[in-house]
Amino acid sequence: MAQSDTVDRILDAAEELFAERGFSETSLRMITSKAKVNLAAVNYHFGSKNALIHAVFARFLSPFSATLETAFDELEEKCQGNPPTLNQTLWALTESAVRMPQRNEKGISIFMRLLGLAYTQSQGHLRKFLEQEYNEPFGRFMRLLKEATPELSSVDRYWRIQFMLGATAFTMSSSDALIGILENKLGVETSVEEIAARLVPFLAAGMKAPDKILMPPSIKGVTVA
Amino acid sequence: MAQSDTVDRILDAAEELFAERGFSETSLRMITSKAKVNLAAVNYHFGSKNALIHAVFARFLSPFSATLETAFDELEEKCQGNPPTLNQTLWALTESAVRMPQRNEKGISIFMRLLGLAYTQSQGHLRKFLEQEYNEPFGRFMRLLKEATPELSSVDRYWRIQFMLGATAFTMSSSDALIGILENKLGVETSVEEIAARLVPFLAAGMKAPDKILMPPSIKGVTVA
DNA sequence: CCTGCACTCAAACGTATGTTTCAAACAGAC
DNA sequence: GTCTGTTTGAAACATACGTTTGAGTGCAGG
Repeated sequence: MAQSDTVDRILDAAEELFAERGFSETSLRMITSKAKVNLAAVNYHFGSKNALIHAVFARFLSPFSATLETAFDELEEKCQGNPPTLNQTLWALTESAVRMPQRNEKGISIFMRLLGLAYTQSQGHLRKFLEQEYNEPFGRFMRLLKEATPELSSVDRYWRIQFMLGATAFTMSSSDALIGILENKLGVETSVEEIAARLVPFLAAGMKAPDKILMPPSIKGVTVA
Repeated sequence: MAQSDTVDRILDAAEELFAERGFSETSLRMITSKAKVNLAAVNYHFGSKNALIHAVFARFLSPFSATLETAFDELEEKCQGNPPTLNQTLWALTESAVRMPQRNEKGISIFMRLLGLAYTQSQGHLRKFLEQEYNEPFGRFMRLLKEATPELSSVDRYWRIQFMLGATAFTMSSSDALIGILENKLGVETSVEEIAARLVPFLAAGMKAPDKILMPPSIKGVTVA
C-alpha cells in the first residue's frame, strides 16, 4: 500500500479520503498530511485539485476498462455471432470489476464508492472527463444490453438501465456501511463478491420484468404502453 | 413559491440550491442572495447551516411521513389482517410521494433529489437527524416489505431492499438530467410520475427474482444459498 | 567540483466560507 | 408617543481553502 513515491502516496491517500468523504469535503491538506507529503506537492505533480481527482479515477478506470474490453471480446467470441444474453453481459461486467487487481483489501469497495460518487456528486468537470475518456467501453456495454433485450422499447430499456445503474452504484458505494449494518443486525459477514452475486439476479429480473403495471396505479394521466 | 416571510424565502432558496448543487457546494451567501435576504438572517432564524439543512428536510419530510402513515393505514385496513402484497406496498409508497402537495412544479424532483442526496452525501449530522426523526415510517415500510416477501431469507431481503433503495434514490435524484437526456436522444418527454410507474414493476420483479445464480459465476469462493 | 534539474519545503497569498457583532428599523402594547 | 422585544442590516471576525512563491535540497552528468 505504501509506496515511497510521492505521486503514488498522494494518489493512495486521495483515493481513500475521496471515497470516505467525497470530493468537496476532502481538502488538499487532509490528503497531504495523510500521505505525509508537502502541501505544494499536489499542485506540483498534478496541477490542481480537479486534475488530482481525474488522476485518481484514471488510475483505476483505465485498467478496468481494458479488462472489460477483453471480457466483452471473449464473450462475443464465445457466442460467435449470436448476441450474448443479458445474464452473460452482466456477469462479464461484474467479473471484470471483481477480478480487478487490487492495491489493497479495501480496493473493491473504494473502486465502487468512487464510481458511485462520480455519478452522484454533480461535479461537472468529472462528468466531462469520464465521458470523453471512457465513453467507448460504456457505449459497448449499452450496445450489448440493447441486443440482449430486443423485446424492450428504447424508452423502457433506457429507464431500466438507469435503475440498474442506480441499484449498483448506490449499493456498491455504500457497501462498507451496508455490510457493517448487516453484521450488526444478523451477525452475517458479507464480501463485495457476494453482494455482486446477489445483485446480478436482481438486475436481470428487473430488466426482464413484464412491462405492464400490475396494480391499478390511479396516478393521474399515467399510461405505460 | 415566493412567500414574503423571511424564513420561508430562505427555505425555498436553500431547498432549490441544495437540490441543484449539494450541501457543501452551496454557501449561505448563495442562499441569502437568491432569497433576497440578509446573510445574518440564516443564523438568526436557524442557528447554523446544518440546522438549516435539517429544517429543509423537515419541511417536506414531515408531511410526507404523515401522508405515508395514512396510506399504510388505509392499505392495512383494506387487507383486513392479510399482509399487503409487495406491489401494494410499493404503490402505497409511490403514490404518497407523487401525490404530496407541492410548493411548485419542480417540487417532486426537488423532493426526490434531496432524498437521494441525503442518502448519498455522507453528511453525518443529516443521517443522524433523519434516523431519529423518521425511523418510524421507515421501520413500518420495512415491516410491510418483510411480510410481503416471506419467501426471502433475511439476508436476501436485506440486500434486495438496498438494491431497491439504490435504484429509486439514484434515478429520482437525477431525474431531471435523465429526463433531459432521453428527450435529446429519442425526443420523448417524461414526467416523474411515469418514471415511478416504470420503476415499481422493475423493483417488484427484482424483489421476486429467483434467488439462484443463473450463470456459473466462476467467482472465487462465492456460494449463494 | 560544478552545473542543471527535479523535487521538497515552509511560508505566504488571495479568496471564500460560516458565524458574530451591534446599531438601526420595525412592530405591537400600553 | 413611548417603550419593549423582535427582526433586519452592513460590517467585521476567525478560519479554512486552493494555489503560488522562492529558497533550499539531493542527485545526475560533464
